[in-house]
Amino acid sequence: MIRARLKEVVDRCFMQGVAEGKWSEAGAGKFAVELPKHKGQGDFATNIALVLAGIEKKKPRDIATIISGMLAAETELVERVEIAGPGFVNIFIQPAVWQQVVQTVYTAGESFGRSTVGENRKVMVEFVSANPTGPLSIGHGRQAILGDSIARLLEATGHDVFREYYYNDAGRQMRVLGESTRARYLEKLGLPFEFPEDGYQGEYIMDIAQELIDDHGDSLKDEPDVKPFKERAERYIFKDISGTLSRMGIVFDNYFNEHSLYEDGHIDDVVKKLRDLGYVYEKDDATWFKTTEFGHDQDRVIIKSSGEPTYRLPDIAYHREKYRRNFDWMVDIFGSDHIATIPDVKAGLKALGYDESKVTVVLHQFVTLTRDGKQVKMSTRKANFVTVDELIDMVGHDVVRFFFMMRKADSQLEFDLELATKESQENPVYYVQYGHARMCSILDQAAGKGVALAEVGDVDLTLLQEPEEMEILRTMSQFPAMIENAALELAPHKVIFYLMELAGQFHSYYNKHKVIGEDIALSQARLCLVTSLRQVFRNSLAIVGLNAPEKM
RNA sequence: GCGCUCUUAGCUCAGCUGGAUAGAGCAACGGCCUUCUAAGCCGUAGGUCGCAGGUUCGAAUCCUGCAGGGCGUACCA
Repeated sequence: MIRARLKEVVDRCFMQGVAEGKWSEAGAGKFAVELPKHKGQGDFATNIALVLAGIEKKKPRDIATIISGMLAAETELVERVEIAGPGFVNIFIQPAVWQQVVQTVYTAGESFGRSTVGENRKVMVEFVSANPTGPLSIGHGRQAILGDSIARLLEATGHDVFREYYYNDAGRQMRVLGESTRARYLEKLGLPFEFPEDGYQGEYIMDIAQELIDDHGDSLKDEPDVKPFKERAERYIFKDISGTLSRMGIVFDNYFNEHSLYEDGHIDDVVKKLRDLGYVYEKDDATWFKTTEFGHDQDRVIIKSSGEPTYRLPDIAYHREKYRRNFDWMVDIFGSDHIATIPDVKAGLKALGYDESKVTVVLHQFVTLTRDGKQVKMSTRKANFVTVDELIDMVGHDVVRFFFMMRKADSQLEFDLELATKESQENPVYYVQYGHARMCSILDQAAGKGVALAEVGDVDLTLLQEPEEMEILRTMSQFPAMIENAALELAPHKVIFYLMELAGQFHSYYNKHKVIGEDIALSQARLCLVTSLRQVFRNSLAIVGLNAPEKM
C-alpha cells in the first residue's frame, strides 16, 4: 500500500520531467518501484533512471539526480533519497508513514488484506474430482488443499467463487469396483468367489462387504446384477471422501455427475455441433475429432468403436456447461497426469466458439511420500497407499494443510512423514502458530502487569523506532499486495512464505525487546504493534484455512 | 522420437514477470532460559544458480543447443 503510494509519486515526477522537457514520454509505464534486496538500499528503489537512460541515450546518473531532487521534495512520504550503483534511486520513507500502518490495520481489522480486485467476477474452481473408487490418496489431498486455498484467496480478493467436484460413477472403473465388492461379499460368506483380475484390493472393500451382510445377510448371493454392490460401494466411499474433505475444512458448492451430461443430451449435442462444423469424421469404426486443425500433432478419438466416448468428449461437454452457466473464469486444478486432456478440451471449446482463455489450468506435480528416508511406492488399485485420513490422524489437519501448501504447484512435493510427525522445532507449522500464541500470551498479561491496552488513537506510535519494529511494519504493509498477488497467480505457497518471514521477524523482535516494560507509553505503543501484528497473522492464517491457536 | 515441465547450499525449497553483494528452513558447529511461552533467539560454516552459447547498460530470471529427472504422447480417466 505504501509502495503504491510511492509509485504514484514517481509517476508524477516522471510527468513533471516530461512537462519540463527533461525527457520524452516514451518511458511511460516502463519503470518500477521495487523492494531492494539488501538492507541499506532504502525502503524502496526505482530503476527509472536506468530505464530512461536507455531510451533517451543519457547518463543514468544525470537522470537519477533530477528524479531524486523531485522526490526529496515529497517530505510527507519521503525522508531522504540516495543514488546508488549504476543509477538506482533508493528511497527512504518517513518513519511516521510506517508507524501509521498500525492504525491502518486497526481500522481495517479482519478485512485488512481483503480487496475487491475480483470485482465480483464469477469464478468456478474445479478440484479433487476423484471418482468414488477408494479413499482420497495423498495426491488428492494436495489437490484438495491447493484448490481450496486458491478458492479462499479468490474469495478474499472479491471474486464470487463456486467450488465444484466433477465425478463419474458410471463406466468400467465402477463396474470393477462393484465386482470387487461382490467378490468380498461372497468371500466373507464363505462362498466360492472370483476376484476380478484388476480389482480393487483395499481393505475398505471388506468393510463395504460387511455392511451388505449386516443389512442383507446372504440374500444377495445369487444376485445377477452388480448394481446393488456398486451402489453400496459408491455410497460408502463418497461418505468416506466427504468425511475426509470436511476434516480438511473443505465444502463444495456442487458435485457434478458426469453421467448427467449423457442424460441431458449434452454429449450427443457436442458431437453433433462439432460434426456440423466439420471437425468430426469416422475412421476404423471410431469417431475422431480433428485436433490437427488446432495445431496438434494428431487427431483424437472421441467415440470408440465400441460406441463408448473417450474421456475427452465428456470433458469438453462439461466445460461447455461451465460456460453456459455463465462463469467468467474457470480454474481447473489437475494432477500433471491429466496434462494430455487440456489441449483437447481447449480445442473443443475453441471449435464450439468459446473463448478458451477463460479457462486456467493449475497443474500440480505428484506427492512423494518418504518414510525411513525411503520413498514409499503407491498404487490405488493395490491399495498400498497412505490415505489423507491416515495422514491427518498422524499429524493433524493444520500440518497436512501447511505441508501441502509449502511448495508451488508445479514442483514435486516431498512429504517426509518423520518430519511431519515430529512435534518439534523442525516443523514449520508450529513456528508460525507459536508466533501467534506468543502474541496472545503477551496481550493477556498486559492487563495483569498494570499496562492496560489503550485506544490506538491515544497511543504515541512514534515511539516505535527499533529496526526490528520498522521491519515488522514494513512487512505488514506488504500484506494486501501479497494476498492480491498470490490470488491472481493462484499461488497459495506465497502466503506460507510470507507467514514464515513475518513469524521470524516477530520471534527475533520478541527475543530482543520487551513489549511490556517500565515505560508505560512505550509499552502501550508496542502492545498496539503486537495487536495489529496478531491481526495480520489471523487474517493470513484464515485466508489459507489454518488455525490460529491462542495457546500452545 | 515428439510435447510439457523441472535442475539454485549436504537435504527440502523460495526468488516478486530482467536489476545492485543469490535467500529461507532442516541437517552441522558454537553460544543464550531467576526477566512477556526455549515449539524461541544469536553467531559460524556451506554456492561455477545442471553445462555451453546468445540477447543488453545488467541474466538464476528471456532465447537456442546439450545433459539429467518427472509427466504425458491410448479406441484408460
